[in-house]
Amino acid sequence: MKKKTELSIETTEMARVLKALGHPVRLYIIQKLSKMNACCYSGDLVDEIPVGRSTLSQHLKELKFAGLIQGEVEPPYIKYCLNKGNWEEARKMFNELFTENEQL
Amino acid sequence: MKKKTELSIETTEMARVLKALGHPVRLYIIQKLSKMNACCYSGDLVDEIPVGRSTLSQHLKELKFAGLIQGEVEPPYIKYCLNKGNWEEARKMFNELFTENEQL
DNA sequence: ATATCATTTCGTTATTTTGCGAAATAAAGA
DNA sequence: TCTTTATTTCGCAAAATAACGAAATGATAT
Repeated sequence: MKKKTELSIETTEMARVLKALGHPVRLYIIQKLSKMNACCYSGDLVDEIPVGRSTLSQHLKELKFAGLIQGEVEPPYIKYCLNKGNWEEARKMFNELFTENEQL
Repeated sequence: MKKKTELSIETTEMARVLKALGHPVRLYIIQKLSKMNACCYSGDLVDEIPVGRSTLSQHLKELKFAGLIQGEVEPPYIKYCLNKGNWEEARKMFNELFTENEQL
């Protein structure tokens, strides 16, 4: 078959999530939020991660855009937490990726 | 603490794998190999994926570099299969990422 | 030796990503 | 009002990525 199908929305969407996770700084943040089941502040992170404030802010923005985290304004801080719903979605996608089955 | 620790090797390495998966074409290939528990040829893929031969070749190279697949020369073809060992490693890493626990 | 076949490498171009510091914002305190 | 504090946005430069077609490779068949 010489179909040249478009790649499915599901694959494209999952790749987007994987891409968002595919940077050490962003993965570190997600690991922290996931493992500790906690939230954190940009100011905490900047002391732990070897990157400047504005750069960190960019990464947070990307994670937010990918739907993996959400920010709650708590002046003068912003509290970042996992987006639980989307995180659960991601977990399911990953599970499926690692589960063999006959159809595609 | 104003430590600015280096990010761990584990996090950096896992980010590398995620990054390799974070492109629709590469993810499609891995999905196919994983779900069908099969191998495939570049020539098959080029008919299914909307991308040129040389571009596809580049993506295969990246997946190989990331350790996710391996190519077996079968002239005039090259048979690409999942690198089972590393794939299992990845599965474990992902599982851990989605598992809450207190320490970091 | 030459032609064919699947695939890769090369050279190039366009786009995206990463990172930084300076300036902007937004809220609260003096 | 003028600071201070936490964070983001802006503007920029450097590096990485993605994509392509043309040329190269390596193996086989004529």
